[in-house]
Formats: sequence, C-alpha cells, structure tokens
Amino acid sequence: MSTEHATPLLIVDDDPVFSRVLARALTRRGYHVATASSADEALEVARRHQPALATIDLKMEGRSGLTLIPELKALLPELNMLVLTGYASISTAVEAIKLGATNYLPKPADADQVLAALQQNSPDAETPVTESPMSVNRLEWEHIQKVLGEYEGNVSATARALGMHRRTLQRKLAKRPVRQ
Amino acid sequence: MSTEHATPLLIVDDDPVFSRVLARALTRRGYHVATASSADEALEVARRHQPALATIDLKMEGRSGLTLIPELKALLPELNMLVLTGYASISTAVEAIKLGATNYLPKPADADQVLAALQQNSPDAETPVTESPMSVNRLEWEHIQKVLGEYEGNVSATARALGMHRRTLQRKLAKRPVRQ
DNA sequence: CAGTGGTGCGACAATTTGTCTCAGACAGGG
DNA sequence: CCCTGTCTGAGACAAATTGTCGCACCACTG
Repeated sequence: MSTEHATPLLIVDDDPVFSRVLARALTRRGYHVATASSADEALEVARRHQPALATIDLKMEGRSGLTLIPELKALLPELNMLVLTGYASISTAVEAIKLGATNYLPKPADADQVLAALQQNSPDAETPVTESPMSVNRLEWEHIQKVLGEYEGNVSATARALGMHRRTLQRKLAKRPVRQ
Repeated sequence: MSTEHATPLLIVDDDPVFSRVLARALTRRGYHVATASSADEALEVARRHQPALATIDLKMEGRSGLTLIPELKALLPELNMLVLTGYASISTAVEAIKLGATNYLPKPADADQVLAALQQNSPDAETPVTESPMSVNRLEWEHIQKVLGEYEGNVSATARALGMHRRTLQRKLAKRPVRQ
C-alpha cells in the first residue's frame, strides 16, 4: 500500500499480544506502524523509522517508559507521544505530561481512543468528533480479563488485586461478556 | 510579622474549613496567605495580592478551577499553581498540567506535601510506576471523568454515552474517587 | 410564552454485592 | 496417609447500589 504517504507510528510496549493487536488495528487505519518492546529498542527503531506519533508503555523490562519520553523528544522534537499503561496513576500522568508527552491514557483503550488522544494537540484546537466511548461494563470486563491473565487465571489473586470480593468476581466472570 | 519578606501565596477553594486550615498551616510556616472561594474572586485577589504560589481547587461553585489556570497564568506568568482536589482523576490532571499547572495532588494533602509539590516544578523521570493494577472502581472513575470531560461536563450526555442511568452517574460523581 | 433540555434530588422497588458458609480438589510436607 | 494451605463453585441472606419515576427549577430559543 501507500506506505510512503502513511504517517509513521511507533508502538513501545513489552506485551507482545497488546502490541500486535494495536499494530494491526492502526495499520488497518492507514498508519505505518513499527514496534519496540523496550526503551532502548525504541530509541533505535525511532532513529530508523522517524515516527510522527508514538504510544509508550510505562511498565517495561529495564527502564521505565517515563525515562524514554525526554530521550525520544530530544531525538524527534516533533514527535507526539501518548503514554498508554495498565498501571496508570496520577503521579506518573503528571510527570509524563511535564516531560513532554502529549497525552496519557489508562489501558484498556481501543485504537480510536488512542488516535484521538494522539491527535488532540494537533493544530486544530477544536475537538471535532467524539466517538462513542466504551461502556463502563465493557471497560470493566476488559480490565478484569487483562488482570486475570496477569495472574494466570487465578480468580482469588485477581480479586485481591482488583480490590473486589472473590464472590463478586466469580459472578461477573460467570456472566457473558457485555456487548457494545 | 515580616509580611513584606514572606512569599505571597493564594488558596482558591470553596470549602471554608479546608481553606482556613491550610491557610493557618501555611501562615505558620511563614507564607503570606490570601484566600478566594471562587474563580472570579481568585482573579480579583490575585491582582491585588500578586502571589508567587497558588493552590487551586477544581470543583467549585460556578466555573471549574480548570478554567482559572490559564487566566491566572496570563495575569501572573511566573505563578506556580498546584491543583488540589478531592475529586482527582487522570484526565483532569493531564488537562491541568497542559494548561500550565505545575503540579496536581489529590486531597487530602497536608501542608508539607502542598509545599513540596509547589516547589518541585522540574519533571522527574524517576517517579515510580505503580506496582498493582488499578482497582475496577478506580478505572471506572477515571473513565467516567474522561468521558465527562469530552462532553464538557454535561452529565446527561455523558450518562447517555456510557449507557448508564443519569441518576446513577449523578450518584457516582457525588462520591469521592477510590484511592489506589 | 410554550417547548426543549439541562440539573439536583427524594422515594421505592429491583438488582447486585458483600459476607459467611460449606464442600470438594489439589499440592506439598512431615 | 494426614495435615495444612489455597483454590474453586455455589447457597443463603443482609447490605448497598442502581433503575425508574417524579418533581421543581433554571436557561435558552423560536
């Protein structure tokens, strides 16, 4: 396809599943996607790929994604960086923005939200479109599934990590995944 | 006392109890404190008082403290602003920093934390990344805040977009966010 | 001025959670 | 083999939350 006209985009995330899913979704939307799974690899790939947009995970092997932000900024001053993390917190959000990130989203987020967040500080200050957001139930379901995966399917441990009662988690899991 | 040598500081908060307690604590630490209980009053007081530091509450009668940030910045470009709110969320934190706040703290915070946050206005990439994933309740709160921001605070529209009852959203918003 | 759409909030029923159980499975030790 | 700890599904019932309806009260607009 017209890769030479497509906007180059870099995904930095050490979860290969997440990385692959997002890469596919963005490629389908016409972006020229490269991926990296660590801060150092990201710098290297960025040099070759010259991305205009990037998503950065915080919790990775080795250095935190936070340290990567100023380095990428130094390398490519025009780069729009979106921090995208499953371990979101107010303090890292504040730091990320101060360090030059253009936005910060907690996972789970879908490709449209990612793009909206990345575009948000483009010349057009107006927010033109608001795509329909995930319902709270859908978001909850995805988050539960992600954490459940991190604890290898252990329901008790997941319930503890999520601060919810095991019985409640049990009941939520028994229900069908919510539509929409 | 030596009010002429003390650093002038402005507290913007519509909770008189909080405002008074913080004002006392900061006065005792040698600051020259003024208070305001609304965005408009804050602008007026700032003109007279010429503060070097300010704490700003987000949820106030009338305009949100978020709108106050660029106005104060325009009035006093050197002003260090700390957003201090009982209804903290990542999306308002990101907005506040983008608008020029130097820091953002959830209430409750004691006077020492407030001062530390006001003084520390250079970014720090060493901020630790949270160990545990967000609780479902926290994630829900963050998501609601984000969507609410996208609909410019319109509760009815947000409830529709999230597929939840307006009354329920109203009740959730009235609650404090869950920590962790 | 009527019509539309927003907001806050009371009241009550319907539904969901929290809590406490119990019982069965499975994995180490000792 | 028995003991111990942990995981699991599930019943029962109280506690809490949510859905639903209604009402009053703005603000805006044709």
